[in-house]
Amino acid sequence: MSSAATNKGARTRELIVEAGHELARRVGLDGLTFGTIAAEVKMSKSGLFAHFGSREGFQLAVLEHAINAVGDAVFAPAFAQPRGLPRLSALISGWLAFVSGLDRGGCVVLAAVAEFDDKPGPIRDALVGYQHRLRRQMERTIQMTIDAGDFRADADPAQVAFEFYAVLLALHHDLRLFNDQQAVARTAQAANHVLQRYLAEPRQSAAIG
Amino acid sequence: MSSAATNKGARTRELIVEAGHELARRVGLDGLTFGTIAAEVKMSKSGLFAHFGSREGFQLAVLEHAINAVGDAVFAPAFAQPRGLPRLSALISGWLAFVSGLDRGGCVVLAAVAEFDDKPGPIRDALVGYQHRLRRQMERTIQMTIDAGDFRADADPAQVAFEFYAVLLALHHDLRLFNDQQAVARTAQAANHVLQRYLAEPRQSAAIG
DNA sequence: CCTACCGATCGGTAGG
DNA sequence: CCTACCGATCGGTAGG
Repeated sequence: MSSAATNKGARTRELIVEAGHELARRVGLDGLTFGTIAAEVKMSKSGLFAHFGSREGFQLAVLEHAINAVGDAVFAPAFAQPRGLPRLSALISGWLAFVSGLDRGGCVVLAAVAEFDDKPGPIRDALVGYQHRLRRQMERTIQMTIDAGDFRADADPAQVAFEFYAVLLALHHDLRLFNDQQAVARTAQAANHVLQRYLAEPRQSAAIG
Repeated sequence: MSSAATNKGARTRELIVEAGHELARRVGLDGLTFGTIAAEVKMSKSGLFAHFGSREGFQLAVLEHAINAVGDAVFAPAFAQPRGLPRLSALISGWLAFVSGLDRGGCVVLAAVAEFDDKPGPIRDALVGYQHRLRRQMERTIQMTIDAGDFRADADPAQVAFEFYAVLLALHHDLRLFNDQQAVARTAQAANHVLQRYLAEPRQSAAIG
């Protein structure tokens, strides 16, 4: 019975976090207030305090949820691919598809970076930690592509990761601001340009699309 | 005397806008409130309403000021260079230096894009308009580089502009979030990679640094 | 450009 | 999880 109560509480909490994630996609992590969320999930504000302790605690929970969404949609499928070029191009393709498929708002994590890059505190710390891990994971994937002989031996994984990340960032920018679907094709082409530059044996067919 | 009064009012207005720009660099355009600005410039809130009519009017004035700052620091010097590769590399170099030199906060325009990309209204409209003009100006500069014979004839100006813009976006991201000065060198290298790809006659020396 | 105010909403707490 | 609050701050207005 204690377990049932715990499960119910956990389920309610998850519903609140999901509603917060949806709202944050439109108003940003810093635009979340207990007032709006309370109306959304038909609870009192103080009920939310009972779950999260503070607004910042709620924002951290929503951020973690947003981070997991990217992991589930992009990184998990890519890491099911064999090491080397297959995994790397799956990662970039999957990420491109994820950003392209966002509707009713953008990526909460990317938006939060812009919101919190000048606001010291736990949320900024969480973002810095996550983005560092993400970049390191890209770099490891790229190193494996070098080790597999698919990429040139003199490629710098940090440089390559930066160049891929840049392209994805620009895709999100153009898609959100211009609502321009051409950005998807441009991103695929730009990503293939990066790929071509580092391939040990340049090939004709595009690997990312 | 009417002119003196107008000048004084205009000067005061400019001081308020500059204070707003400085504050927006740290809290974002949407983080501006009349309360904080009033304390900063030692005026009453209602004094600010007299100048700008509404908070949104104030935000638009600050945004225009931030846009002009980029124009003065980056575009004006670049357009003093001769058409073709000199102008294009001056544009990218100057932009890179501008973003690298931002302290006490980031670029208000870039931050505002993330804040307002999902908030319809005059501020978003102003941002979309500006970013469209900026991209078109890049595209014209690239087209001139093609016409001058410096870039390959089959280069697509919109694609090239997208790839350069992506790199600058990633520089801002890494500098603000990681405070990692290595990002400057990585950006220069990434920009040179883009350049190399489109040069009619690839050369050894880097044009952007 | 000011004082003096408005209703609404903010994050958070007391006590249950 | 609730009702009933708190002080602070929000954007904005009246009237000068």
